[in-house]
Amino acid sequence: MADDKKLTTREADFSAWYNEVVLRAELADYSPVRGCMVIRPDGYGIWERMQRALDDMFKATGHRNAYFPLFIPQSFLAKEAEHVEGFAPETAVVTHGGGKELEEPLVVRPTSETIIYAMFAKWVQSYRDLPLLINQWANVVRWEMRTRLFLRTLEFLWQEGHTAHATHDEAQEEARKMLGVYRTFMEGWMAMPVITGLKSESEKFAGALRTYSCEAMMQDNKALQAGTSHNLGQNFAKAFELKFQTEAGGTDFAWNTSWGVSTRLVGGLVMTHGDDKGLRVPPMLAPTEVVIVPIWRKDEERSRVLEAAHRIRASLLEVQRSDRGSLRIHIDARDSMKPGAKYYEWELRGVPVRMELGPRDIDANQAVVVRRDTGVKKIVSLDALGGEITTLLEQMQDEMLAAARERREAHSMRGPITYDAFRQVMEGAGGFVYAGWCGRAGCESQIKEDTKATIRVMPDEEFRSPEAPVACLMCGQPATAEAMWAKAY
RNA sequence: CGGGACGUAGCGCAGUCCGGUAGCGCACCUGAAUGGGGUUCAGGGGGUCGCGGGUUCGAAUCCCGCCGUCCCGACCA
Repeated sequence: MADDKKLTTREADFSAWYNEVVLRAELADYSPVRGCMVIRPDGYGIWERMQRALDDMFKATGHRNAYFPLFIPQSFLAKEAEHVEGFAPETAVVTHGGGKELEEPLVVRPTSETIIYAMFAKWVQSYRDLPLLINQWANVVRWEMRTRLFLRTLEFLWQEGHTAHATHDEAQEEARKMLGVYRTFMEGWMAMPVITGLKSESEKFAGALRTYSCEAMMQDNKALQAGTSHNLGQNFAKAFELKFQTEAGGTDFAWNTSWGVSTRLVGGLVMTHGDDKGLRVPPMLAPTEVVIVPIWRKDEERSRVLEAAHRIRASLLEVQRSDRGSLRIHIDARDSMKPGAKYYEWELRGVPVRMELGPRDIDANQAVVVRRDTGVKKIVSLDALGGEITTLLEQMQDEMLAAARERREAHSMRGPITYDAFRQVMEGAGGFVYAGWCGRAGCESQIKEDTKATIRVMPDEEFRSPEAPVACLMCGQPATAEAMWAKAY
């Protein structure tokens, strides 16, 4: 029955829609282990492209990849007081090995600060060894109570950068720089606009001096923390004796930063760009940018059309694109499906451009080119195909970002707002609300209790309102900062 | 850990109230026709009804216990 094939609409039930898209587009599946997710080839293909792009950006900023152990002695976590308090409740702990009870339990890493800075302490002697710029691609485990595909799973894949510097300012600059790298990636590759800024004390990373974050708005108007970057100060250096000899001859503790993004980004991509037909993948991240659907009735047409399709693909592969490599094109030559069924499938999977190619097109030296984001069809001469398609892909990349940004701004509120009005917003459609904050944790927690909204960030200057808020949203006392409030994932 | 719902074929479900030996749609296999937006027809394969116990001539159905999953809260990338 045709109706069974339709997706749940986003408007009706965003969560159900999200789960259905992830499962039906074959990005991921539930595993036999509760809370753990299996990432299927289609989902991993997107993650792989994300990885490659990020890794190139890390290399370009001087970072090198390394790998550290999965197991962390329990005592390591305990060395930094706030850190253990933050992470201990959600760790998985190995108590037995080789059939015997271990003398000291091993924690499966929830994050690797402790084990990495223990090693840094061995590697750093002098200021000449600094800065030390390391990145690790790894899996981590956090024993969450409730899980959600890609967004919150017990085990997840991520990268975690860890650096050591000689001065506070240098570490601070690093933390800010990597936040910028994340923003460039999220906006430039994912077409997902973000608000950057500083986390409040209560929301910052356990053990950090300051936490910065990229916050994106999903289509249900909730915020997704898409990436974080921490200035760890000397907290971990002191805990792990990460000391170095200064240029002046004395000794000092190093200054650390850490920063990470995870497979959560794949979920963010789905929730930013998906529509009622399924996924929409921005061209930069699409494992397949163009799918050619050949159309035929008879056998002689079939061979003629397929031959043309291969010829077109070969010519498109020749097209030079300065920084994007050659076009990624797939020909869907399956005999078992009608063209219409193929269209629906590729739309569900989010391939940016579909090319329909039938005998009539070939006779007319043309193809029908359809964009996934807007659904607009265009008849293109085969002679102009290379230029048309590369231009179209670039245009789609830009327009998807612009559309997402426009959507976010349409659901953002600035300027004076009463607490009652704020509560109504949060109980209703939600969105990002920029308002004053007195800086006290009491007001922050009260608002969270009332509305479930939290301070996502104190926005960086470019995101701040033209008129700085004068009063705290909650208590009305003078505001010390502008805070961006939203419900979050 | 509190509140709610559910567990029947690979997936989605009906059947449970009122007990009689398991069914529908999709998917899958075979054949034929079809083919520019989810093809049609015919035939076919596949289930110890979550697990354990009890009641009964007889249990998917009633009773007891356990396990698991999902959703809503508290916690979090």
